[in-house]
Formats: sequence, structure tokens, C-alpha cells
Amino acid sequence: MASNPMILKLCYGAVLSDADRERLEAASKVTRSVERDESLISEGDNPENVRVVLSGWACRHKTLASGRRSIMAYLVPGDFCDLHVAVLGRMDHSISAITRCTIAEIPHATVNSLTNGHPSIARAFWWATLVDESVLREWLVNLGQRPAAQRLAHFLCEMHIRLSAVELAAPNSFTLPLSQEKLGDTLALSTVHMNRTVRELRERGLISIEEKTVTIADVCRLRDFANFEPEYLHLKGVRVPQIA
Amino acid sequence: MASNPMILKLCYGAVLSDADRERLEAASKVTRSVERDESLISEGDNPENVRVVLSGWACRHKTLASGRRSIMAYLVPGDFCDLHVAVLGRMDHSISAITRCTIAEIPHATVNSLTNGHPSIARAFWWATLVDESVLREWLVNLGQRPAAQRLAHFLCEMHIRLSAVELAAPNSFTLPLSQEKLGDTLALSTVHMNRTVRELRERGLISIEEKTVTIADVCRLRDFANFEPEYLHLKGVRVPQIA
DNA sequence: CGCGAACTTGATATTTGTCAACTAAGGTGG
DNA sequence: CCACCTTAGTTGACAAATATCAAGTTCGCG
Repeated sequence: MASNPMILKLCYGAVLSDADRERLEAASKVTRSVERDESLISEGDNPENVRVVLSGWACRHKTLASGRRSIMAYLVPGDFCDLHVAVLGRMDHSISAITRCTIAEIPHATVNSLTNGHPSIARAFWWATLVDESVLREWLVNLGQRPAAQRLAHFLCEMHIRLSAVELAAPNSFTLPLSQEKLGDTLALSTVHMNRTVRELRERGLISIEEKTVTIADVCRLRDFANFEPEYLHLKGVRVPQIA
Repeated sequence: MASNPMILKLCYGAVLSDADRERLEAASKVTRSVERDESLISEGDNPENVRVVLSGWACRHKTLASGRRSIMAYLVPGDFCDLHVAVLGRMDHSISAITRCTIAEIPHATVNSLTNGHPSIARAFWWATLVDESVLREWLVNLGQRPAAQRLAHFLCEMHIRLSAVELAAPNSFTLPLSQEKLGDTLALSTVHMNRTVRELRERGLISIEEKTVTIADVCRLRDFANFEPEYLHLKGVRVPQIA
């Protein structure tokens, strides 16, 4: 019933009463649609509302003077776009839709009244921010310390779990709507090398990709290969069979 | 007078009344000393108190199964170690002292009463967390997109500003208590290459280092070289002459 | 005086990037 | 329906960046 992915996700971070869930449900009633490749928020903006992805994929990115583009995060259903802007005052990066997205628009006033009156909700929002930070730390390690193939494998393991948490992944497959170029911008690899790295994982029999669907031959084996340890996602008990 | 670096720093994030400052001052009265190389918090810990660095340098780090070590953040005076642990429940990385440090120990109960009763303080704490996240995003870009020399230059520009913000840097120099090995673990470069990269910056006339003191020949030139844009630090008005 | 930690250097290996060309798939206007 | 584009993916040859290995050096300190 509660198929609202924001609520699904927040339940990993705090114990939410039925009343809390209803409040969150009501708060995310106002939505809009964003087309593929459309910009959601640009660097320098100071948006009025807090946005949450309800369907589709988006990404945070920055472009350097050199023209190199870096994707610093993916936003999948349940993820907040800009919970932080009210405090920092200005976006220091941009967010764009990768696929067509449905976005909930929650006015700051609503966020404030939710968090002021309802400690569990406040805690859940706080948790979501801190998980984002934890993921960034892990990405930093991934970029800096792992060679290309393991880096990609680690990324795939992460997205698999995160999508599982909002019931958008099968036990051993999920939809990955990213071109190899975007993957390269994410993992700091050139497009050509990205292509070869994808092939390497395929040739090792770890994954197969067709039609934007990644199939993981054996989740344990992929995790071993990537040295993936899911604790940093702070998603205790996500229903992914291989975690048990 | 208010030489407490935590307060100095938080003033960039919120307007704090004199009474707020006094509350923060009182809250950070209980301190302890940690020796060089000593562990402050280990992965898996769930510390009782929130810790703030008052003097010295510490770092967040993770060690991979491969033995490679990644330093994901530096904590300098004014920085919080583990404001997030109360919510996430368990440290997903470790913190160690790099130099001898003075650490304030603030019980969670004190943090809660500060934030519940005093919105400006709550906002300042929230701001500090979000700045940490913003810095992580920039580090991700730095690791992924910049070649070694610019990567190091960017890091030096950042530390120079952050230390300036807490009055611990001269207009064109600061103390950097890091071995080249640690710098390498930070910037994802081997020790040997780190050494050559330091030399490159020196030979280009951008910096000189002696006795752990970095001197920047011309702050503007170093920033140009690194393509450094300080907005991500969200420290409007830090008194660094070249920002004006 | 000797020892260890940090730093330095040269030679060489590995990883990754760049350039250029080509294929495959999908859409669009004639 | 086809000719033509565009975008994404693929491949090979080669160049550049960075890692690794091995061997000093320097310097503070017991």
C-alpha cells in the first residue's frame, strides 16, 4: 500500500508511526514531472521547495572549467534533492533528470512543521542527510582506491541495494538507465575505458547488461570482487536475499 | 576573546547571539587531550559524546581489505568529529589524531538541549554538517577530475581557507602537519608520485614547504592553477586578503 | 654512533586516456 | 519505405599519467 518510496526509505532511518506516514504522504502530494535530460536545479539556485524523487533517476553533477563533468550522486526514488539548501542558501552543484522523473515539491514551511512537531520525522530527515554523506565518503574511497573494474562493480552493488530498499530491484537484476559516458563521468573513467571495463565484468561472468537492465550472475561473487561492504548505506534489513 | 574555534566557525553558518556563544562555550568546557597517532574513534564505535576538535589536526579514514588506506577528511580546530553518530548509530569509519589534539567532549544530552531550545544553534550545527557534505562532494570532483598537481594545489587552497576561518593561517602560509604518505592517502596518489607532485608545485614557483609550513607564493596564482572556487566551503567573508 | 622515519630519485611496469575509425540501433523527413 | 542522421557502443593503436621497485639521502634522536 504505502508505495511512496520516500516513506519506504525513511522507515530504514526511524520508526515512523502510521500518523507520521500519513503526514509524509500528504506532504508529498504535490508533484510535477520532469523530462529526460531536463535540469531540475541549477548551481546558484535557492529553491523555494524541498524536492524528492518519487520515480525515475536524477543526478547531482558539477562541470569543471576544463569541461570535465563529474557526477557526484544519483537520486533514485525516495531520495531528497535539496534538503540542505534552506540552510546553505545556495546550490553549489546542479541536479538533472536522467530519465523522466516524478518529483514531489514540499514547501519549506511544510518541512519545518513536519520536523518541529514530529521528532521521528525530524530524525528520519536527519538520517537521510547523514546517509548521503556516508555514501559520499564511500564514493571517495571507491574513486581513489579501487581499479576500474572493482570500482564499477562496487557502484553496481550499491545501486542494487539502494533500489532494493525501495522495492525497485529484483533479487539479481535492476534497471540502470545510464549511458557508458555517464558511468564514466561517475567513476572518473574515460568513455573508452568505461566500455572496456563493462566488457571486463561481462567476460568475468559477473554481470550481463541488455536493454539497460543489469543482471548480476551471483550477488555474493560480485560483492567479493568489489570488496563491497554495505554497512555504509545504513539500510539494516533491506530485503536482498543474499544479505539474509 | 572568543578564541574557541568551534564558535568562530559556527558564526559563518548562523547568527549567534552573545548568549548562544556563552552556551556553546560552556558546553565545550570539558576537554581531553589525544596524542599524535592515537585513535579517537574507531569504526563500529557508538560514542557517548559528540566531539569537537579544539586544537590540532585529526583525520577520518578507512582501510580497505587490500591494505590501501583512504583519508576522507581532515578535522581542524572547530570541526565536529561525530555529530552524526547519534542518528546513524555506528561509525562507518575511524578518526585518528594526526598531531596532539585537544578535544571537547559534549554529551548528547547537552547537544539536544542546545538544539532544542536554541534555533540558531540548531541551525549552526545543521550548517556544519552540510558543509562537511559539500566538502566531500568537492573532494570527489578533485579526486576524479583533476591531475595530480592541480589536485594537490586544490587541497592546499582548501586547507588554507579553512584554517583562515578559525584564525590559524597567515595570509599566505599555514602549518600542514602531514607526511607525504598521508597526503598520498588523501589525494589517492602513491607516495612516490606525491613526492614528485610536491616538487612540481615547488618548481612552478607556486608553493614552498619547509618544516611543515606551506608558503603560498601568490594565492591567486595557486587558485587559478587549481581552478579553485571557494563557494563550496560556504564561508562567506573569511578574512583571506586575496578574496577581498 | 647508529637507527628509523620521511623524503628523494631513477628505471621500469601498469593503468588509463586519447585519437580515430567503425558498427548498430532508432528516429525523421522526403 | 528508404536515405540519412544522430547517439551509443565498440575496437585498435598509441600516448600520457601514475604505480611499483629498488636504492639512496637526510635528519633528528636515543
